[in-house]
This record gives sequence, structure tokens and C-alpha cells, in this order.
Amino acid sequence: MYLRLLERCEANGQLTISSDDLAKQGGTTSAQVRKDLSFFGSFGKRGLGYSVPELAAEVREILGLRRRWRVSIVGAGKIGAALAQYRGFGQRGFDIVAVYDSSPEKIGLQWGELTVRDVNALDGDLTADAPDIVVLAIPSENAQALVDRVVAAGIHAILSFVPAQLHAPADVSIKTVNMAMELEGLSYWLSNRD
Amino acid sequence: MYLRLLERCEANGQLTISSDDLAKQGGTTSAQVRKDLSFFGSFGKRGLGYSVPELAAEVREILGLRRRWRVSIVGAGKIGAALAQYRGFGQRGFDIVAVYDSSPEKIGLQWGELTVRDVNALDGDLTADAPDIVVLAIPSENAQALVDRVVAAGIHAILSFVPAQLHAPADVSIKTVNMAMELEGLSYWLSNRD
DNA sequence: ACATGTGAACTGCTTCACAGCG
DNA sequence: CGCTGTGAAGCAGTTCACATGT
Repeated sequence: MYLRLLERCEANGQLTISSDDLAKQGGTTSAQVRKDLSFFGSFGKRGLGYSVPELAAEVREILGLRRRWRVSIVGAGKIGAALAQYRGFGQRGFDIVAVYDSSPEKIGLQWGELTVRDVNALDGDLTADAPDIVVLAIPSENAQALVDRVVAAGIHAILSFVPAQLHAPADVSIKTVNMAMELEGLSYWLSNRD
Repeated sequence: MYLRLLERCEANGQLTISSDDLAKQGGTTSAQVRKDLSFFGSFGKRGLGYSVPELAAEVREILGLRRRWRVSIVGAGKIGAALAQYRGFGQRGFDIVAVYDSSPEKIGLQWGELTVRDVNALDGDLTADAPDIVVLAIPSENAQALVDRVVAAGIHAILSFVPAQLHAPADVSIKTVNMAMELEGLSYWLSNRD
């Protein structure tokens, strides 16, 4: 979140920013901002605040965004398509290098630079020309089996859009995006607001 | 998450489940499960565990899912399309009642039951035939202005796919789904794993 | 014997408040 | 003087451990 705020400041040509400003824009408190950042180092100048470009560079460094990351998408359905064609990822350092599907109707489709590949080619690709991150945009049924395959191939980072609980060893990070769960959170909010 | 696990148990015809089972499936601990549930009431039977259908009903009640919710989507781009055409929401109690866009090429398109409407009609629709939840799937530039309009019309729940920090009064809940942020989290994980 | 519900202990995160430095 | 960096205090969420009920 800090990186997003800082990039907007960079775009505006703002050179310096205080923890209080960052807090207001991010919806937190200045103490929170200072504690968050101080976990990683002392980036500010007393009496002045933080240098916007310097702090942005530090945050990028912390997040590991000095390099680019290779991302493969499994599942060429609606979500897979939306992700594959979204420009924003490239801008943020994530290159989509392959898309896979199991359906004969999808395999071979040309999506811009990408050709939808047969998911049977996945295991081979994962060892020959491995991505860093695998995105899962497939139905729940096959999801755990696919996680197992991907983990076996040595992948350590998965972004899942599957509405089910997936399991993996501790050295693999699975981030799950579940829109139904977000909506249920709003349902709870609406029901208990007075 | 509990609701998802319980629904799978229901589908399997499992009648009863222990906090320990729920914990294993959900990746937490049995104490965690019991504390979570006990916040809302005493749903279990000592020596037995929880009745799957009873607990599922309780969780649905807690989440406010005894009724259905009306959802409007603003933005008929890739994400808006994926959401509008996704079957899963209807199954979980969320009915998509309208889709809006500003582009003349999109307005009037027929998406299944839905016709893409002019976003200028939004403010009128929000008062005449208000949805409960508004989903934002539009570019960052216009997002805050749209939040303001939606809030002014009395909406209290927003699900945003906009990669920017949005602000609203305390009586409005904004849930943000930001895929770039999830990928950055994975980047951090990959960079700091050893 | 089994598994819940819950005070008590513990852990980690947030907020406070101020010394220290530009 | 302004704003950071940080111990200390405060708060919230998690884990422990056991009394309690079936």
C-alpha cells in the first residue's frame, strides 16, 4: 500500500512526505507508519519526513521488486482471460509467460502474445522453463491436484482464485483471492450495522 | 471459511464435525475454532462436536445470508465481465441486478439477462431501485468520484477492484481486492525465503 | 472417555509519548 | 520548531489447560 501511495507522490513530483501524510492517505496513523517502516530500517529525516523517491526505492527493494517475476496462469476461463490481458501486471514487474487450459476448445487460442497451451505440458514447462509464480484460475475440483503437481515441480508461490481451502507445505505460500468471501464479509457488515 | 468447509461436509452427508477436524481442514487450531465460534454462541455438544447442518445454518445466520443481496457492477471491462458472468455468486445468495459502463461501445450490450446501462443512469437507479452492494471494476482515475456518488446515494457496502486507496465515511465498508498487491506479497515471500 | 467452552497466560500488534536530531 | 525513531503501555487475538457436560 505504501508503494502505491509513494508512486502517486512520485508521479506528482512530490519530493518529501511525512508519516502523518502517509497515514492520512492510507487510512492509518502516523505511529503505525513509522513503526511499519522502522521494522526495515531508518529511512526518514527528523524534522523533514521521508524522501519520496528514496522511500519508494526502499519499499521496492523490501518487496523484492528490483527484479521481474515470471508468472504462469493455469485456467483460460473468464478470470484467466481477464488476468492474462490486464496490462497492469507488466507495469508492476510481473510478466505473464504462459497460459494453460485442459479444454480442447481453448488450447491453441492466441491471446495477444500468448498461445493457450495444453495443461498436460505444464509439468514439463515447470521444470524446463520454470515460472516463479503460478496463478490458479480453475474449478475447485481439480485445484488441490494441481497444487500438488505445481509444488512437486518446485514452485514456491501460488496465487489462487479457487473458492476452496488449498493445502501446501510450509515452504510454499498460497495467497487466495475469494470474491464470494468478500461479499459475505459485506453481507455481515450490512446485517450488523445499526 | 468455516461455511465453505461445512458446505463440503454437508455435500458429503457428514452429520457431525469436531473443532479439531475443522481446524485441520482450515489450517488453524482447534482452540482457535472453538474461540471463533464461541464468540457468537455455544453451538457444539460436549463429547460429540458440532452438528454440521446446524452449525452451517448458524454461520449463514451470522453472516446475514438468510436473505439474498442485490449487487450492481460498475465497469463492463474484463473484470466486470468476468464477475457478471460468473455463476457462483447467484449460488451464494448474491444477485447481480445491473451492470454500468461509460463507453458508448459497451452501453447496450446484452450479457445474458443483463443489459449494460449508461453509468449516467446510476445515480437515478441507486435511489429508485437501489442495490445493497456496489462492485467497482473501473480505472483508478474515476474511482474516488464514483465512491462519492455511490455513498451519497446511501450505499453502505462497496467491493472494489480498483488499485488505489479509496476513502469513505465510517458507516460505509469498502473491501478492496488488489491482485497486484497479492503478487507483491508473493514477491516478498520469494525474496526472503531461505 | 471424548470434545466443548472458557478463564488465564501469553504473544504480538498498535498507540502513546517523548527524547533526539536535522 | 518539526518530525522521526523507539521504549513503554495498552489492547487484541491466540494458545493453554482444565472444568464441565454427554
